[in-house]
Amino acid sequence: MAFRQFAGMKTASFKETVQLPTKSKSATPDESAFKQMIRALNLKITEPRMNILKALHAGRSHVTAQELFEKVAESDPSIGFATVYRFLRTLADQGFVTELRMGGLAARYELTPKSHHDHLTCIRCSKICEFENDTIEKLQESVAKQFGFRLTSHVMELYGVCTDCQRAAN
Amino acid sequence: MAFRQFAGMKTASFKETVQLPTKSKSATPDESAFKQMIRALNLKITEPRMNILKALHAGRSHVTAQELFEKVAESDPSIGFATVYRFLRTLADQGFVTELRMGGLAARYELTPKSHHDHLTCIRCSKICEFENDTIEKLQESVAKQFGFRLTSHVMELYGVCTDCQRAAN
DNA sequence: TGTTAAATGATAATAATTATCAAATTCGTT
DNA sequence: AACGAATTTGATAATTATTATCATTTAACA
Repeated sequence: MAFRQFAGMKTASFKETVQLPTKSKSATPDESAFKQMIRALNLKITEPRMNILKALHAGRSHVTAQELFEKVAESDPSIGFATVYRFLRTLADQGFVTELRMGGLAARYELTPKSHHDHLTCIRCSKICEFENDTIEKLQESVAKQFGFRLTSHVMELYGVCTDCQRAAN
Repeated sequence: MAFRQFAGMKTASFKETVQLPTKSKSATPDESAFKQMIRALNLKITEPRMNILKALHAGRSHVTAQELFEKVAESDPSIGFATVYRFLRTLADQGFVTELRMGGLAARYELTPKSHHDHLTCIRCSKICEFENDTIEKLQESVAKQFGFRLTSHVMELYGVCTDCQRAAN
């Protein structure tokens, strides 16, 4: 087993033992939304869970569990990666988070976007491009109609080799 | 590409060498096609590789590497699973075999079908319709090109409610 | 047939993820 | 505010899939 969970653990100088009476962390607009999300899952609102959601929201999209763990660990070195995996799984199962699987590599996660988009993934370096294509969407509708279906959702993932990796292969 | 040749060869004549009546394995029409496939990969024609292709062709589709290994082992107990994994990877990389990844489970493999199709699934009754839409395929290529990608594969699954289930809902 | 590079298979290693479980935490109730 | 049951956490072990290593075997061709 490869334990990379300490990779991002630089000597974090701020493990705040003394906390100002007034919570230093001002409630961002998101904070209550995150709480709602956790409540909707019938789970208790805990600091690790809030931190995970904040990191998911603030950080770059399409993170791996490991990357997310490291991000959270920056501000809360006591976080355990099992907690990250566990919570991501729950979030993904209920659709709050979308899980992207690419080849045999680590899964990547994003807060399920309200506006739909699809993905184009490099099978070499895992780079992910998001795109929207209305024509394809309309054609999907059209296909569904041909079969008498009322379309409710779809999954479209394109895989290929990006420019850089094509160049690297030569 | 090379695979198209293979796919269209089911009726092609095959070259016979020496046929030993004692040998249980009679050269099937596929046998020479498999050899061509291996040659197309610039690999040596070996018994393990032939056995793997035969098992892939004969057995049920969408097998895992482990299942395929077990299948081959029935007739050749000396097969090593590393060989199965290795050859499957090569075949998949070159598109002779299609690799399906579902969730975090073991990958499943099938000889790449000659005619590509996608799926339209009813979320109520799980009815699955297969369809082909060249325009969508072309648009996918176009999207990939816009991002500088060379497209290698895609997953497109549409979900909806079929006619029957729509009617049943009223 | 002999030579040589490639292929094989046993096994170890790697990597992602999940299971276990004692200690800590949440939150409704006092 | 403190209590206590139930949940959650985090350290770590375990599991699972897949890949790397390497001595031995084998295919292909001169």
